Amino acid sequence: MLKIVKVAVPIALDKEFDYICPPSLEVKIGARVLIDFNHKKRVGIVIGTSNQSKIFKLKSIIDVLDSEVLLDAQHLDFAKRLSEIYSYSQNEFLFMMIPPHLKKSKKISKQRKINKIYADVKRNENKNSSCFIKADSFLSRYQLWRDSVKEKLKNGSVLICFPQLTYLEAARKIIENDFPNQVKVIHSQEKGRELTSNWEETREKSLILGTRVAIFYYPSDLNLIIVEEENSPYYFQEEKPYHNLLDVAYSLSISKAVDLILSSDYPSLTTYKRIKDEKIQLIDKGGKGRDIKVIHLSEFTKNRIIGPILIELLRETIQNNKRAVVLWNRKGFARVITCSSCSHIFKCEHCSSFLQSSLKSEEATCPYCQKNYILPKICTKCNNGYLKIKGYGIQRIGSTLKKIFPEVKIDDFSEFSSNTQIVISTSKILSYVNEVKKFDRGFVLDADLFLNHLDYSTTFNAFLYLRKLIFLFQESLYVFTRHKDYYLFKHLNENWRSFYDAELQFRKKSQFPPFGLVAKITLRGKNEKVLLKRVKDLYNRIEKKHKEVYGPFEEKPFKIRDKFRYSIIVKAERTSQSRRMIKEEIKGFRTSSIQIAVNLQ
DNA sequence: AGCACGCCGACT
DNA sequence: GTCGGCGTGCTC
Repeated sequence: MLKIVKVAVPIALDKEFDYICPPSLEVKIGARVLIDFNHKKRVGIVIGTSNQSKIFKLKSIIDVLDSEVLLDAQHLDFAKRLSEIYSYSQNEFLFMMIPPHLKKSKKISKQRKINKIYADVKRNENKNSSCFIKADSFLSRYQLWRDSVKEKLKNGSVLICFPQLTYLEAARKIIENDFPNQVKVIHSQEKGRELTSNWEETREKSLILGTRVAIFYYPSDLNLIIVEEENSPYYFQEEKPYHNLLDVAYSLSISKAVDLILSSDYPSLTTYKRIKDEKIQLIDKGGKGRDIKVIHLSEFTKNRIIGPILIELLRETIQNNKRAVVLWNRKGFARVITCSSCSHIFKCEHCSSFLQSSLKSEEATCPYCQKNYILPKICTKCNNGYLKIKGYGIQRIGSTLKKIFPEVKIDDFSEFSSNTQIVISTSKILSYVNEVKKFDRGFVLDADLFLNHLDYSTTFNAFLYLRKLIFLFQESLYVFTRHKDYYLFKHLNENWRSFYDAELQFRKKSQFPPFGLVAKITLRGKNEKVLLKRVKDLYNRIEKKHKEVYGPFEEKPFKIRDKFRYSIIVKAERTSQSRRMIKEEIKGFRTSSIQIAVNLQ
């Protein structure tokens, strides 16, 4: 009797391919095989066996690459489950679970007995428990979950996720004190071979610290998942395959019946809803937090970023020998370079973006493709006007403040020192919380940039941003706004749950996540006309069956590296049918000149 | 996804 | 003429 194996190949197809396994070879489900696929040698993963096939002309496997399995049956099942949540195939998720290095036909150095552990895991029919630990600092949260780590490590592995590598490294020093020689790290900036050897070392009884990617590399004996700073925007992958670590971790904890600890200063909105639905237990050890001072800008000062109130507050801060941070979330010097005579705006050749000047005014850069340009002295369009700049980046804020306070030491965040009196920074300052000595006062100049009604999540993000910022300052945080009555500012200094309840109410009323499902489908291509026709076709196709479709919209920026981008947005019920519908509609819509991506939220 | 094949419009 | 960009179909 013939032995047939079903092989997953790393392509965006929900389909497996049958191959003959010659009697001389022995292969297990979850091991890699070398196959001839479409006249090319490729690495596949065996996901099933059979003794018959519907296909007549079957090829044989060239070689078996692993004598023990890399992924167990639960891994295969979880990849399948993810393919139902997101618009990507089981195959694509399976190949995210093994280090990229193993997609090449390298045989694995050490063989591990994952099968034996798997037998134990399968027996585990316990219900898992999930909790959210709310406390102000990493250290206080760590003390609350440290004992769980110790306990769960006795008979399995523990995975702790961090939003960024800098955060992970800072936490590692603390954790290593309590768990000497036990900590292993997995992150995406590691090179191929290193990642593979770390991956191999974390297959059993490991304490794994990882960034976003590590969730896919979980071992078979995983016993506890911890997501540190669970509300961080870094947990959302902004490119294909779009996913959110929080969703993945939550699904994994259920699928594998392991405990989940979410840990942060404030919960994400999805987590808060689960707390209210009693799916997640809330452990609230957070302090009230100091009040944020909201300063209303009058009509008179409206168009000035650096107005009299700010100047007066800064003057007072310096006089009292205190240190301040001025926060403005735009990089570079100026935002726009324009001609004084014909108002021509200088744009990148390959992107539909304005060029940004650095401090050296004869040079400019495209913020998207990083191409450098040497600017002419006189406008090349009208041969008449000279060039001038508009808009503020942090460098220009800094240079303006230096003119007002010539005797004060003012620096960019990238180069400040201990005697800097005023630091100008973007929100990036939050990534370095653990390294920064605290400042006295903070001034947020651009809070209104967050209050964009087109994007349903900006208000919530602004809340998290401001509440996080206050931990950096000994004394006070000032926020300048033109919309003091906006609900964000009304709830900013009350009990945190009052803002969360208001936000949930808004999301429920408009059926935004975490209530409804929002899908953004983006098409990319070099030919603008063909692309537009294509995106309109897709719009009509979905619109026929489904009423809530919006677009097509030009993405901002419209063109990057010579490729144009259009999006359509579908709002639907938060059900698996909706997810399936979207997946079905875009199926086969890809062509060789137009790429398609789906972002489900 | 990547690749071969075949169509069609631009242009030395 | 023919070169290259783009749609179509296929992969066990």
